[in-house]
Amino acid sequence: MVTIKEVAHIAGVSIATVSRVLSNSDYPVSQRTRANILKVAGEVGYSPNRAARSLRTERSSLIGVILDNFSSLWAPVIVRGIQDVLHKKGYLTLVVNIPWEEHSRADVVKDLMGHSVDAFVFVETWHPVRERLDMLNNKPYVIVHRLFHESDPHSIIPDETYNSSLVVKHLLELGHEKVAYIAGDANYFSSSQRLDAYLDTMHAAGFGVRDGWIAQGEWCIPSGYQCAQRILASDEMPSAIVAANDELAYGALLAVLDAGLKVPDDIAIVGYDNNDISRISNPTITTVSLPLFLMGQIAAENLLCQLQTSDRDYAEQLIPGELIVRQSCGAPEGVEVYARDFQRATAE
Amino acid sequence: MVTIKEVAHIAGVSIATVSRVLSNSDYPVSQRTRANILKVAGEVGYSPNRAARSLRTERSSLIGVILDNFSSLWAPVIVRGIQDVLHKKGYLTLVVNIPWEEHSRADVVKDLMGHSVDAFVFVETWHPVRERLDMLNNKPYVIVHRLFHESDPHSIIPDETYNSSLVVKHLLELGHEKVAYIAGDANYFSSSQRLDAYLDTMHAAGFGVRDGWIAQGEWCIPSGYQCAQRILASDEMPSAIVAANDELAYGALLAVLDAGLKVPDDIAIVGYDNNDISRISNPTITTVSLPLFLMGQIAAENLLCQLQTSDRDYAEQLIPGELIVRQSCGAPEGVEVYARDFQRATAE
DNA sequence: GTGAAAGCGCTAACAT
DNA sequence: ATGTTAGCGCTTTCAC
Repeated sequence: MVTIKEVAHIAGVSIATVSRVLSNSDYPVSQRTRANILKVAGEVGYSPNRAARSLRTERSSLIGVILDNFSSLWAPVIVRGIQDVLHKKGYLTLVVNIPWEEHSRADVVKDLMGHSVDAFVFVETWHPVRERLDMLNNKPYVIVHRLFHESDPHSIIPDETYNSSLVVKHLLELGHEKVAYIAGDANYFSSSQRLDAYLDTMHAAGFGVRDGWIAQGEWCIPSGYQCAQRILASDEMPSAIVAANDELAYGALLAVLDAGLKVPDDIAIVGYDNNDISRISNPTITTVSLPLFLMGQIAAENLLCQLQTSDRDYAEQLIPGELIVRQSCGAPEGVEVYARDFQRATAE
Repeated sequence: MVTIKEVAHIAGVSIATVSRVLSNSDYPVSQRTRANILKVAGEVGYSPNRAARSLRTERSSLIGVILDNFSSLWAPVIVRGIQDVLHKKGYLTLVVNIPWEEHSRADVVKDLMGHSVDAFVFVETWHPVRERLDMLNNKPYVIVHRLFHESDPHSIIPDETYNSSLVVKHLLELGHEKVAYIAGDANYFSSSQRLDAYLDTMHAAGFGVRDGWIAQGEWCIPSGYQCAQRILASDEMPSAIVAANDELAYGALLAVLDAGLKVPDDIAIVGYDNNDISRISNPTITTVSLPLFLMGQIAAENLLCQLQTSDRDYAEQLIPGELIVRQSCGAPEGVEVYARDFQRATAE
């Protein structure tokens, strides 16, 4: 690797001047020498030795990204959004996966500290805020798409309340009055947020909700199947089911079809997350898509802002999702979308 | 951050001795001082400054991971496998996403060079080998799950031929003799490998293949739909269709169902990749799963081996996949698996 | 078995 | 506007 010294030698200037130009310092250097140095650096293929720079400046252009499950439905897209912004500014990311069970979280942070990362991004992590702060040495951080309870002014999260009301309102607009709900795992804060949004939206519209219409599920297809069976067995059948995510919705769909009913004609079903499941099931499932890439971008912008200004009074940012109308809700536009996506004639 | 100097001071020894202990040098240090230094380092929470170490040793404990699409179906799991091995050995990964279109590949590698990465992993990349080597400065590298043509002794890739023959043989064992094929995008080397394996397996079993039974597709659902329609319109209907991936298989499934036929009763269908699609479609699709996590692990082990021995004569490693029997092929065990997975009574 | 000291490439404080 | 130089934390050669 070619060093600053060689560039200086070839350009016929001191290494200090070269450093000033090549490290984007705002120190004044004449246009002529600057241009010359840039030219020489380009010709010899100079690339700064980050270790040396980092040792000197205590900054590394490295951002630590810590997540619970790298291969989740959300993490990869969020990370792409983060990188999209960060790479353009010359930062690289050290992405480290820490499963929930693992006790080595502090070690990982310490390790990243050893690499002098400039800041941290936590994706889908649940680590209590206080525990985290101790380890962070006052470095900037941001939390994206977190799970669980505590609120944190540094977080960028989906607006669960708004998103959940989106699908419920959609059903109400389609004329449904008896809407049932399948909730997600009770441990998750988002479960109760989504459930509450459903209840509030129903009440605000003046519609009651029967006890038998609310089933406690566990985020997966079999659970959706069982919950729907319970709902179907209630005193008064609902005309629609809102599920807390697409897997539950798909399970519910299977149960409704197995019961000999038609979707959406007899019962409409909507989900949440815009999984592949919702795009592929038959009928396709109306759902809410989360702007994951955008959330990653916002997180990174937020971080860059902290890095530049050290101004630390941020507020939790709630990001709205988007209603994706497909077949399972019975809205006319959903059927057209389906036919277009699959280049397939619509049934009958 | 606490430095080696402080540890030395507290332990009452020189920094050289501390370095010998804490950098796992094989230089002899007495058991007593070694234990003491370790104890002190633990107490004060010492973590080495990687920049300083890297500047001195020209090694960084950083591995560059370059991939085309971070949020593909395969990449995240492969990266997890890579990290699973590498993290345990004290390496961290710099994961960089470079879309195919981008022209900045050389820059990215140079950038990673600047960070003194010790080695490279290329995931799903197609960069011609020769172009790549020039930029790599003789650093170790490995290629996982690559696409496109050239062979490379440093690559760990699925055994397309074996995997593809797996599904075809499965159909033959179930008694099928007229098996059609929907191929993937012609640009992909894996497409022709899978197609060839199908042809070879059919011929080896003594069965002919009609022209109308082979359709050229493009890796997506609509393409599978159209290809299946073409196959259904051929002179003699096949009793089974092998698709080059699960999306094509799912498209084919839709077409067969739309044609009023039953799957697997009238026509069996099998896919490839073990997507969520294949797990969720109705009927579920028999397919081949790729051991992506394992491939990542093997790639990392391979890299560690290169890093330690500088012994560079490796051979391309072909990794076999596993047949996943579900409903769409008509095998009896597939139906049982389906019922168990969905906790749902099997239809009639 | 241990210590002293040089120096990796760079930035920034201090000259000029 | 440019040059000189100290020193970031670490490893390693050399001396003892």
